[in-house]
Amino acid sequence: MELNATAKVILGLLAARPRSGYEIKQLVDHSARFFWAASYGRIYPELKRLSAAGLIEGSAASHGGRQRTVYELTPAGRRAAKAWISSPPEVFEARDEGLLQLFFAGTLAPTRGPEIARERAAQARETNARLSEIERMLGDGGPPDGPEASPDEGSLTVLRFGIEHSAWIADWFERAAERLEAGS
Amino acid sequence: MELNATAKVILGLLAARPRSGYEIKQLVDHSARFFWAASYGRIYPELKRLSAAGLIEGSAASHGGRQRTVYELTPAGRRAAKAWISSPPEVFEARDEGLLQLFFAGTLAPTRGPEIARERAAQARETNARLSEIERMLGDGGPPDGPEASPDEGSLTVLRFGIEHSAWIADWFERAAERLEAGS
DNA sequence: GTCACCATGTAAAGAGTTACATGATTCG
DNA sequence: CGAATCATGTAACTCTTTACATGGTGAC
Repeated sequence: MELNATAKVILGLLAARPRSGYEIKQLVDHSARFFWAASYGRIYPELKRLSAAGLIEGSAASHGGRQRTVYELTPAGRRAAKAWISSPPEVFEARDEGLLQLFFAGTLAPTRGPEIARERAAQARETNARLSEIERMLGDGGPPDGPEASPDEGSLTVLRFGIEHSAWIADWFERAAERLEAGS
Repeated sequence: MELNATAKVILGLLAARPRSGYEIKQLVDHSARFFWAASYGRIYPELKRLSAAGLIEGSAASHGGRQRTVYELTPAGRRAAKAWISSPPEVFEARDEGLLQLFFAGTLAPTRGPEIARERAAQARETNARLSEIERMLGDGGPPDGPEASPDEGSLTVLRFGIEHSAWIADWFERAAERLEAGS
């Protein structure tokens, strides 16, 4: 079975422990958003598809009258997840409107260059603050709550990458803004 | 008129001078690929749509029996392009399968971590080499050919960003691979 | 009681890629 | 003459977002 983008993130998240579709969405939004995204419109249909394919299995976990289905990996699902993680990465896409604007600024609006660079720097500082906050929370008193346990080495590496990367980006664009202003 | 992703890159490229759909595709592939992509399946329909909306205008520029349509911005198109470039950037998307694998490596295949990091480092070195080559060509004897003229400040800034960024990425992941190996 | 959040899902529309189809030109 | 490249375009398909629809729970 061919795994699509959404399937990969679902299998990966379920490898740690069973989760609901809603929870998957929250996790992606709060932790992987800076390098991966997923929407409800894909998560729920994909959960059904993976379930039909026998890679995951859902069980009712309603809380009172509030319906809830928690999915977990089947043995086949775990095998598929391991196979995926061991395969060479294929997808790498970036769409950065700020860079595109900067790319064209010269011919269309030369004075806009420094502004775009400053906006990108500010954006990177925000990302940095958000990720640093997550790291801080992990540091003092361990993970905030629940059976999440302490994050593994891989997640920590990615988190640190996000932090150092955003700091570098903020720095670079701040300097670029100065250079562009001096040049004009 | 709402500009979609493909429309933005088309208007931006046509701002410098008139071009054909084929040429737009080549330019994106060779210069903006690391932060923006476009396919024929979107470029040609979008050229028609922009033409129908009066933002660009095509004229036959066949060379012998080989058909060719060259598009250029109309005044309305130039206004739309300027308006876009002056607006705050909205789109920022990244889909990085390698990072996703690294994120999950801890729970699924701990020994895979250093490998992924090394693959990412190698990938970044390749990007760096490709972009450095472009910079080198611009340096000696000016731009290689044609009426492209020397690149403006914006394009140069983006090119330098690509070069320094890929160097930083290569470095970071090389060190991450070492850390991950030492830790296990 | 109302607001924020938990929770699931579908429909519609658009974005985007890939593969295919077609044909001309240029260079070796 | 054959291969690479120039050049345009469509069809099928998948991916993805957005908006909508529905209803429960918990805190203030």
